[in-house]
Amino acid sequence: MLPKGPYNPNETESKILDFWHQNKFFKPEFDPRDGEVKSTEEMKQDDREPFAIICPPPNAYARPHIGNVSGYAYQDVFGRYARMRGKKTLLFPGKDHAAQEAETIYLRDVLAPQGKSKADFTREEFYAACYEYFTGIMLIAQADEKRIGLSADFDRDLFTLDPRVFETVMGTFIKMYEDGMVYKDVRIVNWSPGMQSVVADIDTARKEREAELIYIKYPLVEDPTKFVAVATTRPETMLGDTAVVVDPTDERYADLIGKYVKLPLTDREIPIIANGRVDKEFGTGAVKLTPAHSADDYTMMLEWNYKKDFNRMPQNVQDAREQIGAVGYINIIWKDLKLVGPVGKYKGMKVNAARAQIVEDLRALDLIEKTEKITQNVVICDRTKSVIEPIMSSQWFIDVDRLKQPALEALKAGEVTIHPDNMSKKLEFWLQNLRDWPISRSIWWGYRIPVWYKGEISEVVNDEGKIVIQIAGEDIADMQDAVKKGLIKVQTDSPGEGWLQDPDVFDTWFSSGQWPFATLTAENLMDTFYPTQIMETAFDILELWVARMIMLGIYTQGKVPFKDVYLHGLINAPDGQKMSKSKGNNINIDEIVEKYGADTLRMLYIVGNKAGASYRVDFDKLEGYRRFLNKIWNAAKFVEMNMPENHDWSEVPADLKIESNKKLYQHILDTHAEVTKLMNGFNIGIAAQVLFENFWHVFCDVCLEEAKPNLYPQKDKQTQEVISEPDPVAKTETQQVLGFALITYLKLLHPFVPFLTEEIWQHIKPEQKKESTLGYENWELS
RNA sequence: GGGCAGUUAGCUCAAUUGGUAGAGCUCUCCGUUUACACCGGAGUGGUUAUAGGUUCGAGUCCUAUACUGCCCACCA
Repeated sequence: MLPKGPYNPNETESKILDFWHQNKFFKPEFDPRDGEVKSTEEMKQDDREPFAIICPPPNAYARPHIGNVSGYAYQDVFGRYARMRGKKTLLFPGKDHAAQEAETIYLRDVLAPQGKSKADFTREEFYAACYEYFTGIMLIAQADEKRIGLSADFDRDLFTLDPRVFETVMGTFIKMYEDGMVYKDVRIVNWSPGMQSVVADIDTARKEREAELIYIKYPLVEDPTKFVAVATTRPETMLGDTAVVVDPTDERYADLIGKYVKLPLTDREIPIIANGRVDKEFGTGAVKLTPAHSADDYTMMLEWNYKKDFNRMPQNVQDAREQIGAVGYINIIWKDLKLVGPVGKYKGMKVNAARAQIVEDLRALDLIEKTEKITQNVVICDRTKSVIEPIMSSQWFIDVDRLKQPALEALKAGEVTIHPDNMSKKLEFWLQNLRDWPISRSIWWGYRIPVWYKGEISEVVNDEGKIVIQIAGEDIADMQDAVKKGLIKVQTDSPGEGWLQDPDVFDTWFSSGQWPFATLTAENLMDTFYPTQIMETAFDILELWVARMIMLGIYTQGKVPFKDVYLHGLINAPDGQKMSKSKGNNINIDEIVEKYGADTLRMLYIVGNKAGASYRVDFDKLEGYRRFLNKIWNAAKFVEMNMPENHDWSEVPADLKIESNKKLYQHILDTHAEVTKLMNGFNIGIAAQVLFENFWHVFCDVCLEEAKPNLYPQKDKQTQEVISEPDPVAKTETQQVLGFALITYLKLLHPFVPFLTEEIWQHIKPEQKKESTLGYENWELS
């Protein structure tokens, strides 16, 4: 019998959690047909259809807030639905080491308060300390995942740095190396002085700041009394200029394209070239080109050298290109923010000091036309907020051409479907514009790049401003050169005495991008579960993560890693702002779960929300869903108390005579059909809403009221005299339909509110279903 | 600058793909106390941001405009 009183989610949910996990219901090895946990081999052999979701691994560095865990509710709905439809279901949980961000947080929040830094550790000690610290956080995260009801196989919870993942991640890199897709090259990178590391474009942000725009006159070589003026906020970088750029259609400069100017303060002459990116309206319409210290300039250099769009260029530009040839770069700022290379007397000066000196020297030469104040967008490091210094540096890169084309084709061929579908355009656009992937990170927390050097590797800037790599003191021209000379080997283990491993680690997305097959490989489940069915994650990492999983999945396995991608929106704080620790509007799971229960929180995540749309925490809604749970609880009590002794709950009604019963029966059929259709179409927010409406306002408000006269005597309100007795035949039929309706509703509701429905099921389930969970009851009606 | 969303009741949001604009909360009135620390019934409240267009029919499709948000980007 269901207990009296209102529903108490907190007590019930912890009890149900124990019941689920102790019985190992969420392992695919659990076979509901005989209630036993089989061996993995037996599971692989059985004829149930496989269904797998690889759960997005949360970052190891911080406890997730209620926004972060919303995805688990969706993954769980898909997983439970699959189980009820007879599939052997695996929800694979994991945790991500989040290389760069995690290391930053560890240094800032753990070591710095103790007055320590990386310098106090060896690399191995530091790694071990991180591992221990993050393991603690990961256990809390796992508890939160369980608490929300995620029906994952937690015995398999896997960390991205687990030794069983190692081979997979390294193997992919080595395969790429053998396929000629890995290269070490010099190119412009975002140097973060705060991180003392190269950071990816995605880890940068922009900030407005006041700057002084300085107009510098560059004398023409053919007539030093004439000048081309350029406007810049960074005059010190002029020492690294290799050209002046103008718009190819700018009439003011048409005659000058192809001619040379004398670069002041140096003895160099640099050409005037053209590129459509230059804005005629800004400054003087002529730009100094410093490819080593400006990403824009670097791009323009490449475009000039590769003659991008030259068939559309005016003839004089094409002629100039033939005459001038390619332009190069000169790196004049180094990682310590001091000047290097061919900078004459400024060598060794700090950037700021050099800037002041150069402006002063230019003034002395009367080469400054004017200055003006402007606001500019400066690139900053997203994590440390320090201003990014673009420099040339040698980095490991992955050539993405061979990764992105198959991914684009798979998208086009419909091998992957994105929900909502408009996001696939975003993904396509991103893939098309993808540039080579810099994968090295100069940190310790992560997978160390499996490249070995025969001796010390270093990077220096020579007198021409070129980056030179040296291994064991020997200059290296390129990768092939180093391999040929026997100075580099790519393998996981040390080639022997005297070999030194590359100090950098992989970008965290390099390992998490392999997550669908890394997880399944670690558990030896590839044959059964790859490719998986659904990837459910937040829309904001569509490019960062989903795109990379698709590319790497196709590259290593020859198949897309999942068929459908469901993207949920972000959940914001009640004020509509993004939740973040720094704003102090973070909400932990406990705060909600203790008061309202996990089922209620799941309803908030799901009901009425559509894929890709963000929404906010709304306490009124939470209160509404809490009442809904109580409504279900009471409706179940009502049905149960009106059932005969030993009622057979698996009975399906037939040959109904009473009009109200026919109506209720039809209502159940309709609701089942509608919800099933919505679930299959990934409209789970609407499915949940339909259930909410139908259960409360049709089943409870109408059908149960209409059933009452068939169940017990009706009394006159005033006199309390019995005015009608129920017909015994009608009563039996009504009981039959009500029982069927309740069971069906419990099943339909179960993916959304698993705790409550399970609790009710445990009280009313038939004798022969002992020890069973509602989670494996057949979704279909008969 | 480019791309992608969004703009619907006082508030927060839906509308199952072109077919009578809905829910929750709020507010008003009535009723219930043998499922409901509450529940039920009725009601107030919307020219669906604006202006055009396509269509028998538009919140939904097209064009433009105005705001809001996110992403990308190169204004030195």
